[in-house]
Amino acid sequence: MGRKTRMISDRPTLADVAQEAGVSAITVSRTIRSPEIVSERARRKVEAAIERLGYTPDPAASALASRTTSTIGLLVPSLTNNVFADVLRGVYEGVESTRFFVQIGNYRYSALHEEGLIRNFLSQKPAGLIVSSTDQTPEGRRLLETAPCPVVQIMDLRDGAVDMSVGFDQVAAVRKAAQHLLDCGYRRPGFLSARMDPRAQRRLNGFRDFAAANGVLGEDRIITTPQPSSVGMGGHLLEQLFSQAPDTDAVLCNNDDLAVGALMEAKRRHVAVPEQLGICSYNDIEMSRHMVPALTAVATPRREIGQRAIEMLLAEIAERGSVRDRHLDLGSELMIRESTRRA
Amino acid sequence: MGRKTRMISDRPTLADVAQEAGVSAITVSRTIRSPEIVSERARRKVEAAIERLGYTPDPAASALASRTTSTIGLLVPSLTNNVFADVLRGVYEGVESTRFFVQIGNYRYSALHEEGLIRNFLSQKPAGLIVSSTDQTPEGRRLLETAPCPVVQIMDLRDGAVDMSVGFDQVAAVRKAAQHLLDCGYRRPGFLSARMDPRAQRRLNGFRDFAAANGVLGEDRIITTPQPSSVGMGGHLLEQLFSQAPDTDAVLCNNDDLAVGALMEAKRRHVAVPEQLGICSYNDIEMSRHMVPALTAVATPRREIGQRAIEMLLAEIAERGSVRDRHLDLGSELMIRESTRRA
DNA sequence: ACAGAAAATGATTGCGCTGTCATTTTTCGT
DNA sequence: ACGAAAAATGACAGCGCAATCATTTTCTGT
Repeated sequence: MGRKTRMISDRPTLADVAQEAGVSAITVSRTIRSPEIVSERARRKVEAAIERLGYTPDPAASALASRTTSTIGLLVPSLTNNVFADVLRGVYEGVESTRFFVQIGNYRYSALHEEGLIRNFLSQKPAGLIVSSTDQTPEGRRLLETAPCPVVQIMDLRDGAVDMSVGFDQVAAVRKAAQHLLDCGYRRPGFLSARMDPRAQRRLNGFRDFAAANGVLGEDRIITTPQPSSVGMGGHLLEQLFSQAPDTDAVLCNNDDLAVGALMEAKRRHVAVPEQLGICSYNDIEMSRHMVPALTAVATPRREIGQRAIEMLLAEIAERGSVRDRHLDLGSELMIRESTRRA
Repeated sequence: MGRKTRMISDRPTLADVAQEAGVSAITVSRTIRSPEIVSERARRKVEAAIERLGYTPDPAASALASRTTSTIGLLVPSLTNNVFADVLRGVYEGVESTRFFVQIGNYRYSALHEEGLIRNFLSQKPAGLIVSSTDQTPEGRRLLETAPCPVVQIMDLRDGAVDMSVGFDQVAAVRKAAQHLLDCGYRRPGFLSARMDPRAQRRLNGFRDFAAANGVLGEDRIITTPQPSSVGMGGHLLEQLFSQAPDTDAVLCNNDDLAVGALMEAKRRHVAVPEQLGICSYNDIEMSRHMVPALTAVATPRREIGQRAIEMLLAEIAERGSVRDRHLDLGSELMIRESTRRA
């Protein structure tokens, strides 16, 4: 329905502002998007008109006309997992005070769901995309490869990244933790892991290889479950570990929830930590260092990953191909605390 | 630039599908949006054409033409806070298998930032909006009141909700917890709170009123900080509490992070819980019940809030005015565990 | 003061879709 | 088998903005 007369309730448009300011619509558009190419005089008139009318641009119209948006898509496998909460914080800090805003997609550890989200996000013509793994479906990967916007893959660092990547060597991090247990004199280390997504699986494999190479591998000390990770699950897994391998003297947990749960279960069983059981955690979220005893952990650079990812993305959006180092290894750091410190 | 010949790389449009299927564009549009009003024959042709061309609708064009989107905005004050992670989960479960998708905005406990996000979200013509408080700025509130879409305010339950609301009585919940401490025989209860956003402030006030009414109020046992809540902060606050009121015999923590931190600090100080110090937590996230000793807590219905909020919103989007009970009180439940159970 | 370059501004058109209303086809009762 | 009602389909225009290219204004050096 073509409506010549504008109803009062309608939001003002560019044209309204233009008329109010006595300039053309395109000048208003330019005043908003690149004020530096508009004369001082026009800019002031337009800004005043925008103020008077309470004008807000319509992102849909802008997206349609320009074929792009100010949206940055961020795909994470979980919102409950504190690991990604930290990544998010890093990302948010980086978009702050830019014209971009972040849209989060939660694919709940389902690659298929992730593929759907990639398709959905791309249909919205985002300015850029951050994805939390390198484990896309083949079709998901193809979509990323042919995406018309820059893409950053975070967390892992693996061959054949689609465009850019920021992360650290997860296997090296696990190895570092396992080595530490050996250094502390533990000889029968176990491994606890939940969820068993591809990344968890790779870490487990890293542990297996390391343990085997050092002659301390015991398959009955490796306890996993496909269920989600939680503090309660950490307790259950430790329980299972002790029932099938009572001689276990240390345990490497695939994340902090499990480690805290294991610590509590040890306490309930009156198993002394670190004397009878060493506990080493992975990620090192805030709570771990405040446990009693404080948990030794491999700290992963989650927040920095978020920061660097958004940094690279924004640079690449500003000018395609401008980012030199397209693959950043941020490393990991072993935080030695009481839970493995035995006399 | 009008381009008559379509470049290969371009995404197919409705018109392309229409031509491929031998129908008009509007029929394709209808096949996608309301297949029931299209004939079996046409629908099949269109679906085949969509499949062949790999067509994906352009949401920007759709938004522009129809003046609405399938986006549901969800404003939360924090993504780190597990409380909102649970709410999110409830919401996500509800939009699953609908045509809607959730866009999250994080205003980091800043009402001003929240106002900006409300404005930004509204400019995108969302189908509905969920906001996590009743503490908007006056302008933020005005925006919500005049929003052209349904709005649900969650968590709190207060007079003068803008449109719909789901939550529980936070003050009643605090009172329940405080009453429990008295019932257990604790007579000098303290209160620990961080962040001190308006909601935390109201809970503190609730505690004050209750304690005063029961003759157990001690202002020096109320320890707060404007800094964010964390496990470490729980330890610090307890430390401060003991230094300025050593006779404190119980502590009500404004959330689980603080409670866990307080528990650990008590352990470090060799203060026996629950004998010398009772600890009661607020919210009851998963980890609390697995601590040693397990933490007594007022469980808040976070996930259910998310579920009910999205339920109401979707019903209201489907048909304005169709929701009967526009203000739901989901209550709270005291979970009594070891941290307050003394002989 | 003037030509030429640079800066500022504007007219036009189309992005891809859906609302509206008109037209065609099908269905149904008698 | 016929007309009326209902169902299905289509033509057209416009949503609000930005890309393009043309035009006007301002600035520069001599």
